[in-house]
Amino acid sequence: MKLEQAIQSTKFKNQTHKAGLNILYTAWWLKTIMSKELKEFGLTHEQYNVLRILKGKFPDQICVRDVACRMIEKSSNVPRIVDRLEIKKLVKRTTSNIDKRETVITLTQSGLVLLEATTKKVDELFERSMLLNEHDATQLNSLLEKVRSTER
Amino acid sequence: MKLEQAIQSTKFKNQTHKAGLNILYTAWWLKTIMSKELKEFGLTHEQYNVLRILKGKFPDQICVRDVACRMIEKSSNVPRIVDRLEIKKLVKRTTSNIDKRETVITLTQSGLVLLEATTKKVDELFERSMLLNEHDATQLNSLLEKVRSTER
DNA sequence: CATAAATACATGTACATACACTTAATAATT
DNA sequence: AATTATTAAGTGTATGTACATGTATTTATG
Repeated sequence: MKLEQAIQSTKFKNQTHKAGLNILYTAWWLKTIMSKELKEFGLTHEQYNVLRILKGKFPDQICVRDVACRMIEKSSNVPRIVDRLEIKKLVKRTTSNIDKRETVITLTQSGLVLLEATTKKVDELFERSMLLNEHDATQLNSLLEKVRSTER
Repeated sequence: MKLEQAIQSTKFKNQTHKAGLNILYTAWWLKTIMSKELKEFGLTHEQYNVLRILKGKFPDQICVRDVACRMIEKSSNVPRIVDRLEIKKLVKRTTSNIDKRETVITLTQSGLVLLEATTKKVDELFERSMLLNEHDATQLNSLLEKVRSTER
């Protein structure tokens, strides 16, 4: 679906303005199809993101701050997301011995199992939903970096 | 900033997978800088979006359903966003005469004035933040449409 | 060494999303 | 025409964002 059709507007100041809206819309679209898949596993997009980050360090522990700075959405409230993962017994939370201010988090066995099943499905979803060849994808990545070139 | 740096990961399955994360991260970045600007005017991203849609039809009225289907994020809860705009007296809400199920919304005079000042600032922000030339922007738009080509 | 500054996490609040459900009004069907 | 189905908006709930504030712990400084 064309952006014009999706948001029922054709009034863009220029191609750059349109690209801004297009990025926002495409991100919403991506999140939506992912969330639909994740729902089957009782996970939200953000909970999945946290679990993936923990997996990246497994079986090492990782503190809340380090999870936060790896999140895609930097303003995520990690303690609260971890609350929900803890209730579902997918992660374990303990106070660090080295620095008692820190809370360190690890995947539980069931968290690991769930994550692996979920990741498989999500990866398959990506495969069949985003039909980009490697060349186009590389170019897209380079253009997105250019969009953010003013990032401080 | 490179994506790898932003989310402190270099493990992407392929360029397409990276593109997915890149779109999500870039959308978050865009929303963040926009929200910072909008805050000066006491508006959220979504409230601004609704006001823009109303402006597009001004001085005609537009019903909640029509606003909703023009939103970038389709799952937006428009009645609730309109609640907040109404409290701030930026919009007026009345029941339609033609179809009493419908609520029609219009910009108030102060809503119009605020929107015009805000739009000017937001457009300037886009100008100085997204340094893409028209050619790159056009290509980016075409690649994003390609990303969503499986959209039903 | 005692105090101030900084850090890590938790928590509170307003707003938003995602989605289910309710209610009122209109359209469709028998 | 009466009943049923559909539609539009509003409302409830769990979760998340964005941001401010609180609290305990560690680091820095006089």
